Amino acid sequence: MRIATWNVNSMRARADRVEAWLEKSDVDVLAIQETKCKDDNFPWEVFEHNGYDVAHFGFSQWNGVAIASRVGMSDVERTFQNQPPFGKGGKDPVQEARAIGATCDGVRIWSLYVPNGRTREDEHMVYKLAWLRQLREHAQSWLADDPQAQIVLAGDWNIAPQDEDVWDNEFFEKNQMTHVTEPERSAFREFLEAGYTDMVRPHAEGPGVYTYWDYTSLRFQKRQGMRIDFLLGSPAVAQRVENAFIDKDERRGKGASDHAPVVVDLA
DNA sequence: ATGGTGGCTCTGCCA
Repeated sequence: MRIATWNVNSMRARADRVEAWLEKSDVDVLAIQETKCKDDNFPWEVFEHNGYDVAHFGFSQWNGVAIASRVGMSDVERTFQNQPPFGKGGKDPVQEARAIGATCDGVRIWSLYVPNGRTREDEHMVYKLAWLRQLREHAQSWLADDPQAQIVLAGDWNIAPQDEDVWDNEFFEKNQMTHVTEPERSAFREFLEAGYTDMVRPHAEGPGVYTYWDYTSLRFQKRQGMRIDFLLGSPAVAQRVENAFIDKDERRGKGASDHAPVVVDLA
């Protein structure tokens, strides 16, 4: 069973790219982030033409997550329980379209778009950490309920867990940038401590191994990336991993997303 | 050359 996660940065702008990748990648389940659309203008046919069921969750041009599967899909869930809401500057807080879950061939898969944080002092950073804490508490309880549960937490985590996961950690510190701070890294580590495993790292060791390259400053051309997209597996899934890789070729050329797909093969 | 991109959209905001 091949599972992948991909922040496509607009499903409409990327429809042709995603369709071509579905045709060549042999992926069974694809977790998608940043669809940047609502159901009304989601390109359903991209998936239907290729034999995939797809569930989408999006309200607007912001965020948006989806799961596509050609091995069946049941128990679709939009937002996780008690997912913290966000409302900038006193606006009514709302639960954003950042999490969708589905069971595909016995594996509970979540497509997650973790809040960015924006700056170290921004209220969005407080939101990011609360969001992660709430998700982690649930992820922990799912395993407490059933230690044999097959769970994959896949998505854009907007965290670089180690210094080697960014092209120059000193640059990030000097410029007070997000994704590398101790509270963010600690929030990520708590998922590992709860029993989840980064299923890709053993098959794609750093340094210099990334999943995202900023459009600005032509970071891809300069080989200056970040590893921020992860598939974390519960013990029952992690023991099934046969191979994993980052499809960096997909970041090349005109019309690429700023993220590459990340792929895991399970026995 | 002290900037560089891209995708939405109430051409500003978000990443």
